[in-house]
Amino acid sequence: MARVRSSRGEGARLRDELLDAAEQLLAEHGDERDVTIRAIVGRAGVTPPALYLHFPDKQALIREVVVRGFDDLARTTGAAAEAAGQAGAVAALRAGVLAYLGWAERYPGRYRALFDARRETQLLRPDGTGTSVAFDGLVARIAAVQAAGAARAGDPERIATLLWAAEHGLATLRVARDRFPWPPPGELVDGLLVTIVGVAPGALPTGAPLGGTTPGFSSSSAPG
Amino acid sequence: MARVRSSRGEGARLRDELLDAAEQLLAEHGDERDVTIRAIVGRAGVTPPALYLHFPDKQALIREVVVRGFDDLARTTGAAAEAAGQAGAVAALRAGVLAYLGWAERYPGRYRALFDARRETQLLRPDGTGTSVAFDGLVARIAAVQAAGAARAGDPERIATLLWAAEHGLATLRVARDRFPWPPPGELVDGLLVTIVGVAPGALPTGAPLGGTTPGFSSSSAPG
DNA sequence: CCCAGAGATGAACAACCGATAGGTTATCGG
DNA sequence: CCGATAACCTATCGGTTGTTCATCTCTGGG
Repeated sequence: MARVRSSRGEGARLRDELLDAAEQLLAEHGDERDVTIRAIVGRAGVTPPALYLHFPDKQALIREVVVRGFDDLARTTGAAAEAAGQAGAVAALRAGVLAYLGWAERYPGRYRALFDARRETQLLRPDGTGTSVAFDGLVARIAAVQAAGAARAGDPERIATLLWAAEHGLATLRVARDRFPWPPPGELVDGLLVTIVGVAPGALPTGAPLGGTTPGFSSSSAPG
Repeated sequence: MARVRSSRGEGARLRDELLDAAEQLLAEHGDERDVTIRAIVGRAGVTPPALYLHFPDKQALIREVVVRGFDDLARTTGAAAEAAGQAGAVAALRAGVLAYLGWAERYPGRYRALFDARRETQLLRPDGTGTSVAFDGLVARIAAVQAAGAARAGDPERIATLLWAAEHGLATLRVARDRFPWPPPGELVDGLLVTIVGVAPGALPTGAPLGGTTPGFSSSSAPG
């Protein structure tokens, strides 16, 4: 890994390169355990001590990678929802959820790291209140669907909580149980929108039916 | 950890004790990484080589612990559903889901281990077909609710998939995001039954309202 | 041209991991 | 009571982890 030494005053450039390297490793391997100091610095073309010029310890670096991940996820889902917004509130909500699942499937390792328990400090946004832009966005999109009269009534925040849990469950289970005969993401999301949010099936962009005849449904291990 | 040496022919007793020790460690610490060979044998009151008399390597032991965990989870939820079955199909379904969430909250480390991705071989039941008793049980309970006319129609397996994902999401998020103002489990489960399964709110054992006025709902990080 | 200092390194530390070779102790049939 | 052997231990191996100390190298301002 040939690397040109940073010129004077640009030592901080390595900092970003290390974060990029860690992010890539996390994205490639599915396991945070494989993101080791030596793997990070090796990819960045540097030796271990150089890392400690920019981070007090590994934990600090990982934490920053996780923060980056949250930003990327929120930005991705928000952009998808906004892009689809012209087709209506339902399409926007649907696009956001679909983008969420897509991100989690594209970067399983990163997604896992974001929601790993036993993470020392819980991630709270730096604005102090502890409010999540992403969650609030989801609430707003649900409220918009309700306001458009395209879904049944109900507390948007409560519904957002259930929807979030469901999409998180799908996001993690789809990679952890890849032998389970999962329906296509689009159908799953449609199912969530119809069942949890109470969108009328006809109001979906696809006009997809629910509980249709999807054959071959029985396998793998363990719910109750 | 004083331990009496097993008498002749009862050497296999240690095998169970090691499994118990590993299970306890997994239950106490939230992390599979803390369940080390030395920690296991230390708790069992023996030294590392003794473990290799009963397991070829660590992986084999952990796998067996995971299988045990699946059995325990399935048995717990099944028993809860059956016990509540006298109060009707809805009560049975509700009790099963609630027991699922309860188990996951009581043993976060074990639950995490069960659904950990990057587990070498996917857990398939030894009966060959790959069918999960637990998932089939959930499907059956949903079908029973539908047959009783207490829920809207729809493919039970599709609905079970969504419900499973949602309860898995809640199970993991509730421990990973303990600063999030989660509503009580009972209300969450009621929400799932009403929204996903389509149970009429009045048909719930609690007769709980949905989308009620649960105040103080806004915080923490990251859905989309 | 030179040298202060930013940028990065070589080598090693202690701690821990899973696993093994070979020896020790207690048991129980005969 | 003896000796075969099941049950278990002592000691250690090779490897990996995060981290640090002392040192080197290159850059650029004066």
